[in-house]
Amino acid sequence: MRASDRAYQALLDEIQSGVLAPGAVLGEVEQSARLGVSRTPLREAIGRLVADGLVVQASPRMTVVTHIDADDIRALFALRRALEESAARLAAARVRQAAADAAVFAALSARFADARPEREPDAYYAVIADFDAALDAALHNDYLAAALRTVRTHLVRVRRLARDNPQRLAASAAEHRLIADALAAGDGDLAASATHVHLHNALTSILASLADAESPRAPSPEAASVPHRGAA
Amino acid sequence: MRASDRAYQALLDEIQSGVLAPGAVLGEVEQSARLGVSRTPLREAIGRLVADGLVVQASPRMTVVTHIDADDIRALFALRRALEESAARLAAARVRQAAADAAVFAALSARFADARPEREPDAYYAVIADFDAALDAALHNDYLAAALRTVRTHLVRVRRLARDNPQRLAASAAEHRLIADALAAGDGDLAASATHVHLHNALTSILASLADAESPRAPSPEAASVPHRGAA
DNA sequence: GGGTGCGTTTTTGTATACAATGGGGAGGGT
DNA sequence: ACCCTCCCCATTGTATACAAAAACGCACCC
Repeated sequence: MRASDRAYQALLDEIQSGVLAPGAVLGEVEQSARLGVSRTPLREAIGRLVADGLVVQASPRMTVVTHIDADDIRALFALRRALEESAARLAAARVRQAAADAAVFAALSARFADARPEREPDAYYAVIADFDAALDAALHNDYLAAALRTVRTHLVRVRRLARDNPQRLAASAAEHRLIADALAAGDGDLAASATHVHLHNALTSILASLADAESPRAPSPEAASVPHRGAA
Repeated sequence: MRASDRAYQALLDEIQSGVLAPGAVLGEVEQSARLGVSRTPLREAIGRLVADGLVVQASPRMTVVTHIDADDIRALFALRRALEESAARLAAARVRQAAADAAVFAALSARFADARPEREPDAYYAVIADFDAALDAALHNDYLAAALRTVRTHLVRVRRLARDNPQRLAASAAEHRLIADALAAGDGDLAASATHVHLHNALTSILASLADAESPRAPSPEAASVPHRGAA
């Protein structure tokens, strides 16, 4: 693996995980020394992060990790809605043409049905990643897939800012299942509407979680107060 | 201006104008010598072009200018529709909130009405550029604006592949005017529909022009046969 | 005669040295 | 005492030298 790739991956992980917080200054010498690469591949890595929008040149002499607030998240979701509703329609149209893809989404629907997101969130996120990959493959549209990739890159950081609660994850699984079913059936309108609903709920939950984190009267109210059926 | 910026701009211009045709190989030493910069800034420029999607690494050892065919154009327009319809709705919503923006789009509508695209195509394209800029400004959504910027970067090359004919330009001006009017009135549904219509017509025209160029029985039939009222 | 393996050569990837620019701090002047 | 200016230093931008890797060709062996 190239040094520039390692540097990019390392910085990407740290930004997405919050180790490098918004506003953190990325000096070339400092970061290159820390990551064990020279300045040349580090600059390439930072250039890619700038293209992704995760890092911005605050002054011609200082690159910092991009800030992200509630308005940014709303803006990001506006773009996400545009892209994913379109993607849903296109994928559904594709399924109607090539029935082979229908089985893929039917299988994903079953996996969403079986998922226990409140017990195994990581496994659930893996299913979502597979769903996204299946969607990209069904699209046959590199431009749209690239735009979706950028959005998802930002979403990782948003998800971390606003920790999902178990209720939301369970609802999210149900919503995803409906989208997958609609795609398997080739119903573009339903897939788009279900996507709209899902993104609305996801955004609402994230913004609520964010407002909660900013003025934490009780430490994460729902998680403690709501009696979610643990095992079953 | 930085050497890497100059290299990027030079390569971008050459790719968009067709001087560097799709499939052209971009060797680092060759290009850096030709553009009069060293390999370091040239690599940065190529990295940016890769991020834009104008250049792709065919093999780990060979970067080439991205190919673009009719299917790519259809895919690009699918993304463009998703983005611009969304942008139209968002901009209209913005106009309803802040009436100041209404004047901007009203002024643009007048400029589209006055434009004589068949006589001064460059001036007309300048109005379109201003319209795009006004749209971006009204959005207040950097993510969407960035996605639109990428699409427009590709569109420059598409426009060159398929030379617009005078009729199409005149129709395009009328369509743009309707979009601007709808935005000025804050009518998001109309703006989105008008955008849909405009993009459908633009895509149809481009694909026709492309098919025409591939099997050129007569050199650009319409341009010669249709008597377009020149002055007036 | 064909295939395989090694050597050469060209290309990219990385490191480092050098140049230039901008900012910050200190000192002096008003 | 406050502000302005100038100089030094830190940081980025560029060039070049070096290393590594892959492709090509050639020769030798099967």
